[in-house]
Amino acid sequence: MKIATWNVNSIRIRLEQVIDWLNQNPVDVLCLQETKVIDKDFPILAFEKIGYYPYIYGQKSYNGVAIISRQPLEDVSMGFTTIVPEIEPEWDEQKRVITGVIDGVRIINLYVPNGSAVGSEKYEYKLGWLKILREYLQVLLLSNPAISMCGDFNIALEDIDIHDKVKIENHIMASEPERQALRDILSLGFADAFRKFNSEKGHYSWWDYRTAAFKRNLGWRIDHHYLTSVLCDRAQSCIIDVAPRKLEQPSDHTPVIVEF
Amino acid sequence: MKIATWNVNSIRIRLEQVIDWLNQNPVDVLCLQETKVIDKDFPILAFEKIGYYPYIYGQKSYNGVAIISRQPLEDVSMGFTTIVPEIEPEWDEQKRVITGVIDGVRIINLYVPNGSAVGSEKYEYKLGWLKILREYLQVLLLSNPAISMCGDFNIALEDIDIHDKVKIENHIMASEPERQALRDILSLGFADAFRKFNSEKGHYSWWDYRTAAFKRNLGWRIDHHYLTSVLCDRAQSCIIDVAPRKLEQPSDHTPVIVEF
DNA sequence: GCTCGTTTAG
DNA sequence: CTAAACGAGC
Repeated sequence: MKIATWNVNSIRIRLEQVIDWLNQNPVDVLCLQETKVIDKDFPILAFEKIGYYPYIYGQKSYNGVAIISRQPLEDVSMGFTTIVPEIEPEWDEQKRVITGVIDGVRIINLYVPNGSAVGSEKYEYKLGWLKILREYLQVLLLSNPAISMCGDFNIALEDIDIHDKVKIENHIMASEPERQALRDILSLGFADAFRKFNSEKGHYSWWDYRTAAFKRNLGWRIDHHYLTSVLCDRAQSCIIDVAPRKLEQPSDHTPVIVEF
Repeated sequence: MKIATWNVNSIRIRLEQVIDWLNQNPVDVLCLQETKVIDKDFPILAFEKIGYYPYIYGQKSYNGVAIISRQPLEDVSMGFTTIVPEIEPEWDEQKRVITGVIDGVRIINLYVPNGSAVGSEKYEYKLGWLKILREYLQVLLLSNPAISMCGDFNIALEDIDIHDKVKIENHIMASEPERQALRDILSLGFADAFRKFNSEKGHYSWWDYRTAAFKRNLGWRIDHHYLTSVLCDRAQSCIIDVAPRKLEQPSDHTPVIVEF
C-alpha cells in the first residue's frame, strides 16, 4: 500500500497539480492538509473522475483535511470527539483530523497547528492540541494495531531535519516543548518511516514561500509518516517527491510517500 | 492607419491576451483603458519587445489609459490641464485622458467616467467631466484638423446600440443627459466611424460580466471611434473584434478597430 | 463576475 | 511570498 501526505495550501488553487500528480503517482491513499474550503465547495468530482473516493473535513479559509482513497474507506471519522467523546468540542472547531480504515490499516491524517511564535497564544494552543492528539491516539491504539499516521506536523524533530541557515533555538516548529510533545506521542508506539531508510540531513518537505527558500534549499522536514511497529516492520520505502515544489504556483509543501 | 480601442480591465491581468492580440492584429495604434496600474508597474517591456512604444498615464487600482504605438508619438500629453491650463486640476486626478500625434493625426484616448447610477454623485461627475472634455476638444481642434478620438465612452448614443432585454429609460450609459452631453461633443465636428459602415442594431463592444451577458449577447456598444470629417471621409472600415471576449478570463470589453 | 487594495494567516 | 475574505467599483 502506498500512502502520500501533501499540504496543498488550498485544494481549489492546487487542484490541477494534485490531479496531475495523482495520475502520475497513483498511490492508494493521498492525505491532504490545508484544503481551505468548506465541504460543499470541495472539488469531489475531479477526484471521482480519476477513480478516487474523497473523504473531506473542511472549514472556511483555514485548515481542512481530506483523505483521497482508491478504494472506499471503512470506519471514517472526523475530529477528535467522535473517537473520544470526553474531549472538549472546542478542539474540533478547527478541522485538522480525519481517519479511516483500509485493508485493516487505520490511516490518520493530521494538520497540526502551526503555533505562530514560541510563547504566543497559538503556541499554547499547539501544545494543548498535541496533548489532545495523544489521548485520541491512545484510544485508537486500543483497537487498531496497524496505524499509519501522517500529515503536516509543523514540527521538525531533529536538527538534521532543518537547514542550517536558521537559528533553531526557540524557533517555532523546533522548540523543545514542541519536540517533547511529539516524542510523547511517538512513544505510544510510532516510528518515523522516513528515518527507517534515511539518516542523512538535508531532506525537506517544506520551504517557506518567503526569501526564495526553495531556490536556496532552505527547507524543513515537517511532513511525516509515523507507523506503528507492525507497519514499520513491513515498510519498503519512504520518499519525498520534490518535483511538485518546482512547478509554477506550487504549494509550499511537497508530497511524502510511504510504501508498506 | 489602423487604430484599436480596448478597455482591458487591468493590463496586468490581461497582458498575455493583449500581446497575443497585437501579434495577430498588428494595428498601428492600440488605445487602452482601465489599465488599473501606476506607471512604474506598467508592463512597458512586453510591448517594446514586440515593437511598440507605450505611452502611459495610470493610477492605483482605477482608471488609467495608455497609447501603444508602432511608431513614436509626437506631442504627447496627459490629462486636460496640460492642454487647457484653465481647467481645474481636480479634473486630472483620475487618469482618463492621453493624446499624441502620429503622421499628422491627433489620437485622443479616453476613459469616460461610468457614472454609477443616474442621479448619483458619480453621475453628476460624469456630466461635468464631459463638459470639460468638450472644452479640451475645442482647444485641440484649433490646431488639429485631423483628430481620431476613441475610448470607452460609457455611453450608448442610440437605442440600437443596446440589446433590448434592458429597460433603457434613465439607465446609466443611456440617459438623455449623457447622450446630449456626447452629442454636444460630437457637434464640434466628430462622426461615429462605426456608423459610417453599419446602421444595424445588435453590434456591441461590452457585455457585463454578470448574468452571463456575453453568452446571451446582452451587450452595449459603448466603445467608439469618433473622427473629424477629414479622417471620416477617408475611413475604410470600423469593425468590432468579438474574439477576445470569448477567451478564458476575458475583459468585459472587446476591441474596436478603425482604419483610415 | 471580475479586479483591486487591505487585512489576517502561514 | 501566497492564499482567503472583505468591501469598493464597474
